[in-house]
Amino acid sequence: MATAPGSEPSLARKLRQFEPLAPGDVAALHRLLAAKVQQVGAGIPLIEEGETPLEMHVVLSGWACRYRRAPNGRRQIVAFHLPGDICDFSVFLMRQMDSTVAALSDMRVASISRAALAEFTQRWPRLAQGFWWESLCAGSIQREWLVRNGQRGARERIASLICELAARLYVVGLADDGGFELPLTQYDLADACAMTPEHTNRTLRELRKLGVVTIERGRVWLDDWDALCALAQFVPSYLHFRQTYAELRPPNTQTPATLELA
Amino acid sequence: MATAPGSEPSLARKLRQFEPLAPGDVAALHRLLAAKVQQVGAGIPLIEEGETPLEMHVVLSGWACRYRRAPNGRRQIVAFHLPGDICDFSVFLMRQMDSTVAALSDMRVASISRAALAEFTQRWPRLAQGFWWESLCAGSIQREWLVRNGQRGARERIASLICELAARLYVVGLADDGGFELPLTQYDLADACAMTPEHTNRTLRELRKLGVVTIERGRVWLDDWDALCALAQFVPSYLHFRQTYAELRPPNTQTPATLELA
DNA sequence: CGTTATGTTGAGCTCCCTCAAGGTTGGTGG
DNA sequence: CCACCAACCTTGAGGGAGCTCAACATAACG
Repeated sequence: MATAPGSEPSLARKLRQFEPLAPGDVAALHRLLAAKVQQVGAGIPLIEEGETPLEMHVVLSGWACRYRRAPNGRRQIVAFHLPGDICDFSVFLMRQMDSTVAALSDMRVASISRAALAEFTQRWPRLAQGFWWESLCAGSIQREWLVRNGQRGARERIASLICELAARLYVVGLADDGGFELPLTQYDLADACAMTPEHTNRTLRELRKLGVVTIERGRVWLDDWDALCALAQFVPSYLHFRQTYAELRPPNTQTPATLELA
Repeated sequence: MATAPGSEPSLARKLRQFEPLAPGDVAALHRLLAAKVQQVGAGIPLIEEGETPLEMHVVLSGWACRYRRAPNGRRQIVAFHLPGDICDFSVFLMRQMDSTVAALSDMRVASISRAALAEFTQRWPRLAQGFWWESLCAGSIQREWLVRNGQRGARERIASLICELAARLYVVGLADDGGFELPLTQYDLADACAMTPEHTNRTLRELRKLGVVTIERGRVWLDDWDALCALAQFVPSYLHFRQTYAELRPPNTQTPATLELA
């Protein structure tokens, strides 16, 4: 699906949210990502908790999730890794992974060794800065998840997670005003939103009845993006995208206000 | 209280959890932190959401918290910054802060400009690595907060937060087997644990009645560290300290198992 | 075409929230 | 030194959002 060989990697599209890239940058990035590409089947872990990380990963296509298990065995998904996402830049400073990253769908992943990364960041400081920016954004998203799960009800949690995913996928060209592919089960959504699968199910039904969004296994239909954002009280500034809200939104809708994001 | 002029900064003590420091490193760190020191009164913000960060901060003494407000006005504290903590290494890549950092007690804070930091990391790569490690640890703690608030009940949340604070303070010499200073109101605890102040109050009472911990404004007494850890199911590996569990614990207790942490 | 994962629905319960009062503490000024 | 005020803490009663447990339905998949 995404990132056919020869096309521009999702990561390049995303880094443009931080700063413009020269053709040389894009080509260098392409070479870095093309050096070692792995196919990973749905459900397969990329890195497991307790392991010593030997490679940094960049998602080329498909989704992964990062999770930790609570002492009682319950799983908390702490992040989704979408195409263009870097899983743990600076991971080499860790002796042991503190969480597990596993594929949610079949994916293509670029694996980058410590040495290759060191050489690359030396040679391409602007891209290295972009990597750090990406990692800051991931941290900001992590904080937003804490706010979301801590301070909001079930409907709002699901709705605002969907808004986030739509916005993140949109900048890499994997969402449009109709919706996007969603390789998640209701169990996955539940574990991300800290809810039970049963209550997640009922909440999804509610959102559909409200006419704002239809969430099925495999696909999200954004039935009414404005209403969804309003319900979710989605304030996308935490994503730190350079684009305006208008540009982030589905192209055929009008923007109430043009917010400059940082 | 902590970090009297001339003594070793808390940050140096903490970085030893990552790797040994040479005397030259410590001296350089000391100079970096001593260049510009601010006194900040309790309640005063260091950086506010939406601002453009001009300086990086390192806590020398006192506590700060980082928080974001939910759309409904509720506050979620997403991190506590204790002595030795770096508030946002790599913050200069951000155009706008996505959260507010405010002093919880009177504090002393080192402010480091972009230029000073750039020069320092160039000159002292080992310490720069230590800074990155610190920032990774902060990310890991952030994830733990999500797991804690998402998957655990009120007693366990409070208990495991107290365990975390004890461990983090212990490595910088600000906690012993008796307990530690706690400059938090019950409202602060509530906003960190995503609970109401009322329920926090009742939970604190319960923990005291159980005889595991006494949490008052200003002070925590670790009445029974083993029982507290058991109740909290505290697994400190997410802190990525090099010390063993035995060394982290109050010195006069026996360790059931010696876990090598990473 | 069975088997396993996933989704759906219902009834009852509990943990935590809401709302509403007081009570206590510490600081400030008269 | 006392009166007062503003935080902060404490306690109670009632309600509700979301959990638990238990079926069953449906889809995915070999």
